[in-house]
Amino acid sequence: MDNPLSETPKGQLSARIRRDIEQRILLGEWAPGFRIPMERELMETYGCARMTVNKALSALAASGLIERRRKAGSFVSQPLSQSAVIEIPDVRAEVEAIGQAYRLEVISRQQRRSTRADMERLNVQSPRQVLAVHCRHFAGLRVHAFEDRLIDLVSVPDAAEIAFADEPPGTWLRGHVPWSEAENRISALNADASLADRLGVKQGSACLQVERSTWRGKRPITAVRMFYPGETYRLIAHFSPKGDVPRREPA
Amino acid sequence: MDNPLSETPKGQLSARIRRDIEQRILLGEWAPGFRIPMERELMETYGCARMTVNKALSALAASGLIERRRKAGSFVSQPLSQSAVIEIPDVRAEVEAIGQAYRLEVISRQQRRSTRADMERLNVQSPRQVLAVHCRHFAGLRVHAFEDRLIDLVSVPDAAEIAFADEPPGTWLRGHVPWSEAENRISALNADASLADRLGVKQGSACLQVERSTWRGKRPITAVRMFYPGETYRLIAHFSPKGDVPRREPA
DNA sequence: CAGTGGTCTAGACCACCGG
DNA sequence: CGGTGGTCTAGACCACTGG
Repeated sequence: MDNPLSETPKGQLSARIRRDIEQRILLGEWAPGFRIPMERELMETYGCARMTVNKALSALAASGLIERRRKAGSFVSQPLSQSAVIEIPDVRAEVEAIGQAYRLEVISRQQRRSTRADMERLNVQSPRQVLAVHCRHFAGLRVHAFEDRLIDLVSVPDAAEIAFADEPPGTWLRGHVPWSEAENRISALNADASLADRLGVKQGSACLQVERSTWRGKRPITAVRMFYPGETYRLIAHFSPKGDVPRREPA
Repeated sequence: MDNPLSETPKGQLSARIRRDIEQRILLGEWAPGFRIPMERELMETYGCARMTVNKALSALAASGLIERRRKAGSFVSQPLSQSAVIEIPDVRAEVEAIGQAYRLEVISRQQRRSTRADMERLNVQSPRQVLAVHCRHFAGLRVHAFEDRLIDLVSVPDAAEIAFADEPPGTWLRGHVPWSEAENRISALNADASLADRLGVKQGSACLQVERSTWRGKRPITAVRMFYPGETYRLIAHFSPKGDVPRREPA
């Protein structure tokens, strides 16, 4: 059968088309940069009207998974895209936005079989190879953040080859791995001796901790703990109800 | 002219219809609970096809501003709705979700002409009447959060009559005032003597501070500072790229 | 300049659910 | 049961832009 949709239709046609294409992208069949068949082809593939295909593709474009250009066609996004700039800030951009020179210092980088603690952080049951990276992000001479990251090498095998000498792990991941879900957990804590030393602050001073887990479908990609000196750092999120993108009024 | 859209069309028709309806709601012409004209009426009002109206209304429903029910019609949402439960948590629900008894204690409540500091917090230029509320949220016997809130009585005149004896200000506002934009600023700080006393923690212990400003259009509604004991509180946000609502896979 | 997406139309059928 | 929204169709014209 030509039609790649499941034989027992459930739900809206446009939603099923969307899921079908989404799966091809998330499972890697259609890699970043791949040119998606155009609407007039897909409408034959799925045997439906062009508006129906358009609805599916428009939704995918709105969610950032694909990018569309007239005349050129529709392309699978490079994972970086503009996705969720608010929720997952780029550390380097963050530092440079405040006019400071960015510098990355990798403290340690270790590939290992996951410990019990690692598996808990990644929320997985089975042992696997993981990459643990500790690094510091500098804004000028000041420490902007300390990062404690764990990468699932099953989901991201390419990471094993990356030294992260120049590009921060978070930036590299955003540029190479598409993600579908993430979770931030934010808390405050008093810096212990070790953390105080790493951040260059006094022991006991308040720090902001952002723990973030990222998944592609059900597979974990990475779990990271970012520590910021609390006095200076502010996590800012601008938003509208139900995830609306704030719209600018035409002048 | 019957057509309520601006005479010089700019942008997509469906988007202009959406903005037109959105304005009626945000400016209060169509109050919460109001039944919006049905699609077949609106399509005559705006002189366009039903699909075009449907696109506008679907977008409004997706953003939570209206609710739609077959046979019944489309209604302006009660502001509470499900809007942005992640970004603007309800304190009482938060406490009860962890199985604790919720209690609200209003420390002070003062209506006054805005001070210079008030105007800065609300980000307005002109003086106005404001309501300043300090209160504590208890989870059982423990202080869950200390709240320092400022309400713009120009935008929310009804608030002047509310004692907040039982319902927290944030909950009341969510249930009575529609908002279109908000911003969270998150940081960590060491509790000074005053804050430590209010939160029932040791002086110097790390606390999480969430500053939030809320607007309806360009008018400020409220500015609030919430302080949480950092060791226990965690602000959790689950999200997908570009504001997608996380979808559940059909089993 | 022609291929592609963006949008709209006029109509249709259906599912749902309130009266 | 019938009114309402939900969705899809088959087609059209247009705007943009890449080749």
